[in-house]
Amino acid sequence: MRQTDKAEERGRIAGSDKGQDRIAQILAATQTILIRDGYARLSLRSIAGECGISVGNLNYYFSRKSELLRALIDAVWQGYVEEIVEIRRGTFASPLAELESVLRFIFQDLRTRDTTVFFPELWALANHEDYASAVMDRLYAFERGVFQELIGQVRPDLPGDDVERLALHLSASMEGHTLFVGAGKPFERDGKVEDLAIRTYLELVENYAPTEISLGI
Amino acid sequence: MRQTDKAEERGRIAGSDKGQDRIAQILAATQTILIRDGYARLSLRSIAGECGISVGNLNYYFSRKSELLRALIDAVWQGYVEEIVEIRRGTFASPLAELESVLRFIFQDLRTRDTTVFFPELWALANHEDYASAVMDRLYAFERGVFQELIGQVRPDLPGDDVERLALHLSASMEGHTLFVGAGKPFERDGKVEDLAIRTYLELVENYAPTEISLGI
DNA sequence: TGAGATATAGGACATATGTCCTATTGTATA
DNA sequence: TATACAATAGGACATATGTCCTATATCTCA
Repeated sequence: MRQTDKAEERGRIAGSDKGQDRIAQILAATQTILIRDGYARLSLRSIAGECGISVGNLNYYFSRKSELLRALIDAVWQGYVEEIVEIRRGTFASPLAELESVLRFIFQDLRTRDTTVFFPELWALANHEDYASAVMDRLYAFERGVFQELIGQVRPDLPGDDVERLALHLSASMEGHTLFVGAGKPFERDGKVEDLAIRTYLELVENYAPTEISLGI
Repeated sequence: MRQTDKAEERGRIAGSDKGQDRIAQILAATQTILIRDGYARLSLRSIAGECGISVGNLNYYFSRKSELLRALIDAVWQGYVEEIVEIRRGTFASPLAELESVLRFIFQDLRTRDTTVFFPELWALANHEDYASAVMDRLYAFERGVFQELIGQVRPDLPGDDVERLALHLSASMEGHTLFVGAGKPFERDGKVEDLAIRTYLELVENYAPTEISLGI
């Protein structure tokens, strides 16, 4: 095997179960600190401290901080995709009902404290870190793909361009709510904003008129 | 005068025009670095270098990095508010037309490179910096206030709660598009996403039914 | 049980950073 | 012009950080 030939490319080793657990613990600790204290306070020492291990040991698993970041981003993206795939395993009365379920899941997710705080950090990271940017792109491309598939089923009459645009709008609009209805925000209230948003999305998908109808301007 | 009695509260001094110019230059440089290199690389030395001054001199105007951040955030928030106020100085055929103008301005703004990159940084900052959080709250409260006023004029029949919810939804939904249609994103294309979004918002405001009408679930 | 792989600790080191202090230059006004 | 204030440079300093190295400890399995 000799995974360690090139120290630079070695990354995590994790030969044993113990190592795998450590890696999971390190990633969880990294996420905890990122959410609790922010990127500015995310140091190898703070991560090691959160895990109760030494910096040297942390360095054994992730020889570069950037590797750790990558692994964390990968884990988040994988988890997100898996959850949506899981949702879609259910049976639904109609494509529209399935779309609503997916939308509700995403809304529910972005109201958790983890997502409310973590995703803005990722967006900022993606501004200047190529890897974060690439993964965010992939994540939202996946989300849009799901929307496109379902919108296409609800509206087989629509041209592909319109379906794509609708999917992008839904994705963007949903994501924006992270900043306002997330955990700790004063607008969670009774979930009526969520209802309003999702109702609007579903009606848009059902009634969207493909041609550019003048608004009477 | 003796503004310098308490060094801790002194902050910027800016007695003369020269000082005011310097402060403006420092804030611009800070914003430039934040946008170009990200928060992680925003140091007093990098800012001083961007301005072509010494760290000691920078320290003369802002004795704490946090003060500098505050001043920058204040400047951004003021600029944003002033621009919207300016837009509303125009004359409009109807409240709906005015709403459309404001929405189009915001959309146009979030497609500039500055906003596309800078605002996600601010959102992340607001996660862990109280002052950034407070200013963001104020900024979006102002935006919602404008929306509420205009929506109330378009739809005098709606209860206040519904107007508030609509305004929040519009604000959140618009903001989310920053991540997707902003500068450098592959979705700017022909501005059709913007048209779709704004058309959707306007139709929502016009046709929103206050009571919870079942979707036939 | 013993050898080889895995895991862990502790510290060294160069570098970066925020803050502070002092000395010097520039400027406006009395 | 003299004087007080404003602006600037340069460096000191303690601390924090990423990375690297070496010495042990722990585990696995032949």
